[in-house]
Amino acid sequence: MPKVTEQYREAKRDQITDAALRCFAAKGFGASMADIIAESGLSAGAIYGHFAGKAEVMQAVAVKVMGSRIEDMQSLRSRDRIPSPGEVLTRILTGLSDDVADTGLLLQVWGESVTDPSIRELVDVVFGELRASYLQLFTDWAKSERGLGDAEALEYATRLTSVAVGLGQGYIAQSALFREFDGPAYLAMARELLPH
Amino acid sequence: MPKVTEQYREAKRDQITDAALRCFAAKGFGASMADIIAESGLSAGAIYGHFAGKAEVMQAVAVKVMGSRIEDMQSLRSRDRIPSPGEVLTRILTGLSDDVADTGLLLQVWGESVTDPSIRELVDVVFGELRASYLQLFTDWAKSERGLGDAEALEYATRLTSVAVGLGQGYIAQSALFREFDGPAYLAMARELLPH
DNA sequence: GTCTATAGATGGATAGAC
DNA sequence: GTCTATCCATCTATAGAC
Repeated sequence: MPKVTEQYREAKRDQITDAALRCFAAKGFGASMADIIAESGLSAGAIYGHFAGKAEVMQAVAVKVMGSRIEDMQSLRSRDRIPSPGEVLTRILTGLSDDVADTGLLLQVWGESVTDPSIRELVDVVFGELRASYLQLFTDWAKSERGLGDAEALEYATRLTSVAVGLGQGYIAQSALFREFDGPAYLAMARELLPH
Repeated sequence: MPKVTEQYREAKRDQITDAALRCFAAKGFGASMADIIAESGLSAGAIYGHFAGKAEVMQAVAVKVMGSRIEDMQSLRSRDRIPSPGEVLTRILTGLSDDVADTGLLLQVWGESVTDPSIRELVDVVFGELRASYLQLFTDWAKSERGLGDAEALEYATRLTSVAVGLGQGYIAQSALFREFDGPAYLAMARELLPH
């Protein structure tokens, strides 16, 4: 199994998922394999050589769309200063807005996860990561900035996490659903409400 | 156009949309007309006698799912005492939890609205109503409980509305996506953060 | 590995009897 | 209005040449 071939496979899968992502963004997950074939400039045979079927393509796209969020989180964890909850939320959602094209697709992924077990599993993993990251950051902050003990800090951070995640989900929903959504204003108000 | 016939049509459409709702909840909007036909106990001909096609059935289901939220809002507006923002949110989401089966479908409706213009329009209308109701309640509250002037109260309520709507969307997303979601804890923390 | 062509299955919608 | 039977379009996936 030569190394060049491995890289090639990776690149080819990327080319296909990129095309699929554009199709899904435009037509939803109902987009056909023919759409993806046309958009990718490849052929049916080429695609089925790299993916077992449409379901696998959908999952790969969902991984790509939600995976970037995990990277954002990890970069936040490895910082020197301890950010406040408001700062954490701002950082995450600002990073999200940079590849803003994603928000509609994120909503579609959530919706699809309700009935598709493999997508559901993926969403579970991503939100699990997200919650864990929030929890750790908030716990650290509660201890160092509020002087809480370990147990109290964890308890407080737990309660805060679900609401912070919810504020993020609300931001994503509104930036996808409301044409005139004012992201910065939302973030400013959220920071005002969150402890800072 | 006799009155009985009108009622009959209404009842028949209800019977069909109820069956469709169960199908969509189980299989998503990808559920086939055959599924809906089987679930409703009717036949293809009967259904196409009441709906122009699958798109119209989908829209009718979406109206039903999101329409209940509007009723909740209106009942809140016609109260004697002015509720605080935290109370408003609690009331809305508690009412939502009562027909809790909806939350997954709501997520599907949002996702579908990204690519389906007719669903999108419906979502716009419902959230428009929702935002307007929040805005009015919050403005009244800011004036009477915080002593703000008309302009300031409106400005404050506007900023608060988008975040409150976001908290609600987060609640809906999490109750659909997280198996172990603790709704009451979420609401308690949200109320703690919102002005009260 | 990739192409073209097509098989095989499914789904939305309609026709015509009752 | 409702039923059964069916047409026709569309879609996923594969077969076989290169």
